[in-house]
Amino acid sequence: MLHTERRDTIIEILKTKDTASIHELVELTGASEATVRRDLSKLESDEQIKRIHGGASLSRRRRNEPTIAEKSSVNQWEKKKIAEAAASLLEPGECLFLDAGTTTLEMIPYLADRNLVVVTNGIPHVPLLLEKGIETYVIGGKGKQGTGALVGIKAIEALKEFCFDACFLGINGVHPVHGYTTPDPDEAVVKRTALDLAERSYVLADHSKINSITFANIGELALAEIITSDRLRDDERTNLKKYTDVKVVST
Amino acid sequence: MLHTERRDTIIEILKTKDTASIHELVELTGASEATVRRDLSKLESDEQIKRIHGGASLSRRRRNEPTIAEKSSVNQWEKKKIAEAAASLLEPGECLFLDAGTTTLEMIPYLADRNLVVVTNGIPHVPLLLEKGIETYVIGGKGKQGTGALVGIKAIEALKEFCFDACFLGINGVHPVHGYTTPDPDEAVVKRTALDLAERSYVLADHSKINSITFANIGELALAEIITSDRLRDDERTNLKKYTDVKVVST
DNA sequence: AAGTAAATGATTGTTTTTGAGTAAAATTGA
DNA sequence: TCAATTTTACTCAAAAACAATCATTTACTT
Repeated sequence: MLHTERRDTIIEILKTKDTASIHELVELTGASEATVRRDLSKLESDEQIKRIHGGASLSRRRRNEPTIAEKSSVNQWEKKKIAEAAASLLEPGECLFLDAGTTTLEMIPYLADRNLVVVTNGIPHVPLLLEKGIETYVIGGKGKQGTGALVGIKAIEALKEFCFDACFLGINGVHPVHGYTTPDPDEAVVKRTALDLAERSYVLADHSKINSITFANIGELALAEIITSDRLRDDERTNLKKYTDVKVVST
Repeated sequence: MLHTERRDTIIEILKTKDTASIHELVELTGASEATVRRDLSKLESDEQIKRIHGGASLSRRRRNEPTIAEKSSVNQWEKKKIAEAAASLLEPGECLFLDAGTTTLEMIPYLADRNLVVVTNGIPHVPLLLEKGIETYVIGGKGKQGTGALVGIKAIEALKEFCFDACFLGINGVHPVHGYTTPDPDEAVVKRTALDLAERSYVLADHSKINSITFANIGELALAEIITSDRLRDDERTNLKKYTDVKVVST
């Protein structure tokens, strides 16, 4: 047995049992005690497992990973509900702008078979849109590492050649005084341009974005309707409604 | 057994098993241990697999993207060599157009850290380019299902705002009389436009494309230099050379 | 057809991995 | 606390795997 295979086996065993004794691992891998020990040392220094006297267990980091995944899937759930609500605001045959970002990505499943035309600046969005059979246009521009968004002067120019019935933006900061903000100035300009080109504008923001401020300003709250969830505190909700329309989605 | 065949076989084996020992590979390929070792070294330096003591496993990158790996598995080795040769034709700091398609996709690893500027109409290319830290521009246009290429009048217009030192096209048909052809008329126009905008133009075509004809015409052979492999028969090679420059890559 | 280049398989010495043995350290139970 | 037991870390020799070299075969060129 290859040593990598053996180490994978050990990880698999630990995944099912959480802990295992040296003796068990010797039996299950068919290797000698010394070899298993060496493997455990290696795996521990790689932070894959934690050695304990007489055996090994999954490392805290590794064991916490599913917990983190669950936690983000809670956030994911909120985003999904917001995305679903946003998509429901569209009439058949409309033309919309879909901003780059993970929240707008979640809208895609709800856009299929509705005769919509989608324009986007998010590279990761395109394969999903095409897969769903949605008519998709991509604005041009410079690709930005990390988010895969298209930005820059070319993007702005290309964007200006469209008109939209609706525009859906992902936003990092929503604040009564500082308005909508996002960390990247290049992306901010694109978002603002899209806002101006659309008949109706919507900002998708889970509760963690409300009342936070990031670097680059896009514009005041009144420019768009905010779609958020009922995980937002009541007083914050009431406060926001002084400035613009707010749609609250129940999770 | 041809050595390229044998290497493809090794890849296939690893695709099903994920890891394999030297002895297994010796049995399954019928080659000697020394030869298998040499193959593994080669495949590792090409970043196709990862060698481990006693055998080999699929490289991490490849395991994460099975769809692309499978898609490009037809004549994959040949395409890779053609792509490598194509990339070697670039000087530092040049600006190039990278056409959509699987062959041009293979060029990306060879473009990193060379201060190049890449303009592309291939959506699948963008994440890879950004990942390698390459300055990347995307032309706009309508997304096409299947290939993920950007086409249409918007694409043409956006394209015309650039000038290229070099342009690399994937092509489906290369024929002395009918010239370069591709199945989709929309893509054909984009390719032709790119050809006209570039100082130097290259067509990447594995041997299966030579002397075949598909639906939409792009232009005559003289418009670009052809990069193909030594799997092309000698007489076909000689014939092609009557019409344009041909670079033959050894596999 | 002769010569050249490439690929292969066998052989060599070197490195890595492994398993066993042993002394030190940790754990357990009285 | 102390002794008995278990677990661990370390060393060493054997085995497996490796890289490098060389002779042979195969394929290509002129």
